[in-house]
Amino acid sequence: MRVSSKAHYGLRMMTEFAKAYGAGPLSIAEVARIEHLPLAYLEQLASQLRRGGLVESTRGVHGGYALTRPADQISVLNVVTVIEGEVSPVECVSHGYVTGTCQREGECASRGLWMRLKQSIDAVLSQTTLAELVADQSLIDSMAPAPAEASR
Amino acid sequence: MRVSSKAHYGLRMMTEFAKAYGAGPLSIAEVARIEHLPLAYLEQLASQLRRGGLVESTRGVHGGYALTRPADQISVLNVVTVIEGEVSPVECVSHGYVTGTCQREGECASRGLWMRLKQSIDAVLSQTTLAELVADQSLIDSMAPAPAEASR
DNA sequence: ATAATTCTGACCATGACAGTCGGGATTCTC
DNA sequence: GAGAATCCCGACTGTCATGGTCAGAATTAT
Repeated sequence: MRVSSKAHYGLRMMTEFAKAYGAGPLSIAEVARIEHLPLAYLEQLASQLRRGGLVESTRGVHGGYALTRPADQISVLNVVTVIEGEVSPVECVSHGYVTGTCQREGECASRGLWMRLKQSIDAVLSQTTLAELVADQSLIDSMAPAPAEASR
Repeated sequence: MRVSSKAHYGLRMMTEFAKAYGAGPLSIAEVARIEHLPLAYLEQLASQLRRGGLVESTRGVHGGYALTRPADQISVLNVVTVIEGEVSPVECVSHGYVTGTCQREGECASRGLWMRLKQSIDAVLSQTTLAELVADQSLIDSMAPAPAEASR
């Protein structure tokens, strides 16, 4: 029951795009520098995010990526779904599940449990938007500008 | 974000033990027959469940496994944890996490999110007990004893 | 032209997952 | 005591996802 670091990286990248929203595209080279993540890997993730419709790209010298819509309209669930696929604890509760694929379907007592679990996860992830993550970050930054002298 | 079928198998095995609770040990051969799961694989899982303290074993001819406590005192979270380890979307919110391991800790805005997610998952899984799963199953069975002639 | 960028596909190493196998230890039954 | 049923354990294996790297092509600003 864990989120891949792939998705985690993707989310970090998206928060950088969110911070830069409105100020032109942000290159993944910048993201890699700020977040200390491998550039070549981010390239792949950025492509996925673009194909998923969350960002749009500009090529060439001052190119980069930018969110396709404001940060408060992109949830963490959106990001995770694009990168990891649908959140689903077991196959039989996922969206594209074909009824009858699992022959134990009729007598399966745990399916209700898994559906509750999925709903619960979806709820948490869809309630949080990139805008909130950015806001939280700013708050943290303003509270502790210099970690070594916290009580200043 | 998914539960391994390993954990799923483990849970199915545990519900069988729950059904047999109080009537002597149940062999994994029986479990394999009832649930249509590979016997050799179940052996491994059963060992893990025993080491995790959820079941106790009896060797020899009429041996098998039995829950160490009543089914209403074993949650799904107990089972999943024993088999998959602690439920934790990212390392930095797990129980044994050593403060400072993640150098981005201070400035990490998403940690709060992951903690909420973990709590949400834990809540769902710990609220459901094996006893409830068994009860749900009985309900299902009583409603549809013969699928081909449902209205009898 | 050249430098900065995105875009794409191929490649790779590692580990988890799902499962098998062989054989040993224990205990009941006859 | 022999045999059968059962748990116990470690080793092995094939497949797949993860977490990357790399080389080069396409595009665009300067």
